[in-house]
Amino acid sequence: MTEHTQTDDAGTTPATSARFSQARAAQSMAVLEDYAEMIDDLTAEMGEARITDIAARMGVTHPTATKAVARLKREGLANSRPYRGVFLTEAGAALAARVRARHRVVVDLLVAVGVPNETAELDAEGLEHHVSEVTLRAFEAFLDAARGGSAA
Amino acid sequence: MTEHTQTDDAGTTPATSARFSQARAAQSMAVLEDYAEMIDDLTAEMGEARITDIAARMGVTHPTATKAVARLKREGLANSRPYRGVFLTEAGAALAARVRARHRVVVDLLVAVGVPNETAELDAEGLEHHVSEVTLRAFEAFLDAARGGSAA
DNA sequence: CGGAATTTAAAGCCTCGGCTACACTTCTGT
DNA sequence: ACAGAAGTGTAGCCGAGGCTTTAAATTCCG
Repeated sequence: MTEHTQTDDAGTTPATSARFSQARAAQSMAVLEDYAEMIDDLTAEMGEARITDIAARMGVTHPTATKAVARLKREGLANSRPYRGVFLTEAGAALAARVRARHRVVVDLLVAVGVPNETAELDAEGLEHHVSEVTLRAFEAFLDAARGGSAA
Repeated sequence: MTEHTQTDDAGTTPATSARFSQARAAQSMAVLEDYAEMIDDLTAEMGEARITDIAARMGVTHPTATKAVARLKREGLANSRPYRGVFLTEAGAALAARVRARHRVVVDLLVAVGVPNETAELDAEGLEHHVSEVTLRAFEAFLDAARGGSAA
């Protein structure tokens, strides 16, 4: 059944390793995405995102959150003033919006196929970062069809 | 100390750190799962899993593969003799089997909701590690219903 | 205004998962 | 049988992402 290892030679790079590489890269982006979305949330809710709040919500310590924000800034996704909270750049806000939309779609899809709500929320947190554009659109189409086709 | 953010996580509170912690933990397990499955594949195909082959398939260098195997051994999932191949323990083989089965289900689910086959395979590689037991069973049930309900 | 509390930053340490470089063992071909 | 090739192991480095501790800065309140 498992036909994903068709190359038995020891030199070329089969599609196999490429897949793992891609998964690795996606995982590398995951944390940034989470932080961006979190900052967006906090900004919307409280007017600004403070390191302390970010850390609390992410379940990490302040220094860890600071480091993450530093990376965000390095990537041009956010900027911050000394004691004045963290703000997303245009790019960061766009990323957050994309992440949030994707998250919702993933949760909806999970629920649509019968996953309990809480589980869907929980799993989506890990899943969403690995959902490609193509898959995301497929999810949307499926949800659309399910709602429009048989719904009520 | 400051308990101001985790007052109610039942429904509307946007973020509970537990979710992220879980996602982080799952991610930590992902590599081990991939290696276990890979070793299982290689053992089945070639009689033994050699470091070089593992490395080649995973798309990493041998030292990296060696490190991963060391971790596998530490976790009681594999064992190896100095210049011999790597073998999975009972636990490791069980893990590999579980991972493979889950991969299959995830791919099938993706395809069932309209994701193109190749994309499904690609995305599943990243997704599968974050699919909880509950979600996995929901997937199976959905697939079962879809097959039983509309096909032979 | 001045001190306490809060918040941020900085430094040091850990694990994990990559890498290169180099050493050593095993295998193999002449 | 031995030398070289191939494979394996080890050491050391890096970046990411965690942590704790310590220090500094800011804000707030008496």
